[in-house]
Amino acid sequence: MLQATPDDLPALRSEISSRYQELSPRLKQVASYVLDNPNDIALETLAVIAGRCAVQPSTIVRFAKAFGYRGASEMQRLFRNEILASAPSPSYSERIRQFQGRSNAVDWSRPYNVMREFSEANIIGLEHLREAVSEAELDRSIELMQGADAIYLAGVRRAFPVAAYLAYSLSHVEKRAFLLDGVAGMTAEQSAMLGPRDLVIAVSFKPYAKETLAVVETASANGAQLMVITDNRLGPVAKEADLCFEIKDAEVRQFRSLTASMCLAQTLVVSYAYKFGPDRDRSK
Amino acid sequence: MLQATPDDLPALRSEISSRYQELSPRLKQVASYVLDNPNDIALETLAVIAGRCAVQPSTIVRFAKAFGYRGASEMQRLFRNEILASAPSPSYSERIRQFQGRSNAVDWSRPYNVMREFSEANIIGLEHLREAVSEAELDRSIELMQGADAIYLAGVRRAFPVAAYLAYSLSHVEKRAFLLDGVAGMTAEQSAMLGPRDLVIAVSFKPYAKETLAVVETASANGAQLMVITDNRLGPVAKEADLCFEIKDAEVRQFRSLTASMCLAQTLVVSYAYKFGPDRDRSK
DNA sequence: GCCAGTTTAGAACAAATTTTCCACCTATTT
DNA sequence: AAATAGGTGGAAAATTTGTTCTAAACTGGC
Repeated sequence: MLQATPDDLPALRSEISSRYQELSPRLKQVASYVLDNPNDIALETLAVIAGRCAVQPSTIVRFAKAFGYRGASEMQRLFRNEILASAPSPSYSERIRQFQGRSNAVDWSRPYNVMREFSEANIIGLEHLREAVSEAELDRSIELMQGADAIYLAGVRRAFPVAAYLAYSLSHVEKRAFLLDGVAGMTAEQSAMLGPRDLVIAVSFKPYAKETLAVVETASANGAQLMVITDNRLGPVAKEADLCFEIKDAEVRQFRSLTASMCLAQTLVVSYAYKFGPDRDRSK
Repeated sequence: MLQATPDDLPALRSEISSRYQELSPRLKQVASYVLDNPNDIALETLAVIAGRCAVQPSTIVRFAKAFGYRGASEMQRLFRNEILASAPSPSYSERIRQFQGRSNAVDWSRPYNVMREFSEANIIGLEHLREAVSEAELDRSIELMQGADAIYLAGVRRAFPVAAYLAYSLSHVEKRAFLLDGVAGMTAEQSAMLGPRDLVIAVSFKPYAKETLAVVETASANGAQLMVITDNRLGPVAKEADLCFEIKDAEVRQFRSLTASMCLAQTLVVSYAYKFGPDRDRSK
């Protein structure tokens, strides 16, 4: 046994993950329970844990030994220490004093706080999405998609993930979809072939990229249908659009997010798939 | 004994406080230790607790009995339950299941309903994200990013938008970032040049794409640092990872979303930018 | 300074939990 | 098809842990 036995919980977790494949079926069972329910391991007795993952107590011991411990108890100590370390157990008097309102000055040097802020902002953004997008617009968008021979996706920089997601998932519901990705500088050639039976979905946010703008103009000149996902109805890309979704994505201190746009994209694909897709419960 | 024996921790706390004065010296000693170190009571053995407050084990038992319990173990159960209740978060799967129950009654032929469902599911997913990602993992991820000469992003199919977003936005905070995009089938050549001073961030969800798996294996073989964003710690890509984020993205009727992963990506970039980026002069 | 009532320390005991062991099963190999 | 190796379930053994008990110490009143 070359590997030193893990002596803290993160180490054990990664050790379990990396050796998971080579474990026996019962040990795999224990492994995933251990990773998912650390608190149970810390607090409950072996018999209880064993019951919860439908295994004999001896199997837990075997599991612990497989990772180099002398017994299950020694492994449990790791989980207990983790709890002791994570909750600094403030004294009772302190705990009472803790009823102070949470300060709104968040310390951004702690990544965890950044994540809390973003998830919060994104939640608000998603709630807003429901009000900002009308049922009529959505219905129309599905019609447009359905009526098109093929759908071309345009979006660069920040908007690129949305366009890429649309291209990928539309293909997966068996809609002909092509990402105008600009590889080898072919965008002009690709968009020159757009016709009235094609739909272009352009995704563009401020500052509006000239590449996307060029596609929009070509599409419009050629009489192709044009759907736009943007952050401002009055922006340059929205002007020629047959249908325009105005999405105000979450923004925290100048960092704009994409969750609302992605959610809309998902909605478009799934709604299309449900109405016109090949079969209604297959997508990856 | 008129007073009913407290059956939750807050009740016990106030009971201890109010009867503190009438307790014997040794029991006072125990009382204050119990109030100040709830975690110890929950996790440690009676002998250890006794040692910590310089008392005999039997005294702890007498203390428990003084408050109406049948023994010290019964009192410990209160403290253990408190821990289980405060840090559960196994409820995600249950919430999702509840949500799906509601969701099945919805008429999916109306796109507007689809959007409502997705935004709702994504909100639940974002709430879960906060519980599922630990501060230590985030801190470590920023370290890894900071320590790398360059960051390479791997992710195809559904995971591609996340990888693309990371590549784009990392470049914008002036971190050398390259998307292993497989254009012209160069992925093998590109990843062969990875070295120990490089960081690979691989994004991969079930069913794990072999392209990403190949990058992961090459990176691992070459000694490059490896950070993984995936949906299962026990999946194939997580095995070799130096750091693994396990993200359970929202899923509605088999359509999986990306919002939580995107939110994490955003967090990584912004946290990095705040700590090490080009303009660190933001207030707060 | 001595006595009744309480409280306490420590050991003895009892219960519980963990660990070991062995027979049986399953899959793989020859 | 038989043999072997590894994995598994279950029960017995060993250990740890919780509880009880008793003698001793302490307290306050006389």
